[in-house]
Amino acid sequence: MDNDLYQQIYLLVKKIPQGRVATYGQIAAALGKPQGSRLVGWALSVCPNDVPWHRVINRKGMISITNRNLSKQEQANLLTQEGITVTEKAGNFWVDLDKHLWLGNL
DNA sequence: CGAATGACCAAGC
DNA sequence: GGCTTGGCCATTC
Repeated sequence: MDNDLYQQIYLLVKKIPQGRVATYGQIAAALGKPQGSRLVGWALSVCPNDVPWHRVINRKGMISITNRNLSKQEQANLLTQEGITVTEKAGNFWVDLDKHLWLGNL
C-alpha cells in the first residue's frame, strides 16, 4: 500500500510528542477529513511498528481498541511509561484529555 | 457497483 | 462516560 492517506496519518501520529495524546477525530480533521475519524482508526489498525499508535485514542479519552495482537492493557502500559495518566475503569482504560491532549496541530 | 465492516463522533435518553 | 441511533469515510468482499 502506498497511499498518501496512510503516510499522512502515520506522519501525523509520529509527530505527537511523548507524554501527549491525540484523538482520531483530531487527526482526521488535520488530514482534511473532519468526518473521516473512522479511517484513522482503520489506518492505525494496520500501522507499522514505528508508529506510536498508543498515543491516539477516541474523543472521550477511552481506549476502545479491539486489536487481536495488541490490547488495551498493552496501550495503557505504554502510555504510563510516557508519563501519561491512565485510569482503569470497568476493564477499560481512560486518559485525562484535559492534561494530555495534544494541541500542537491546531 | 452495492453491501458490509471498523481502534469514531455527536446527539438523545 | 452509560447505551442507542444515525451519519461519516475508505477498504474489502
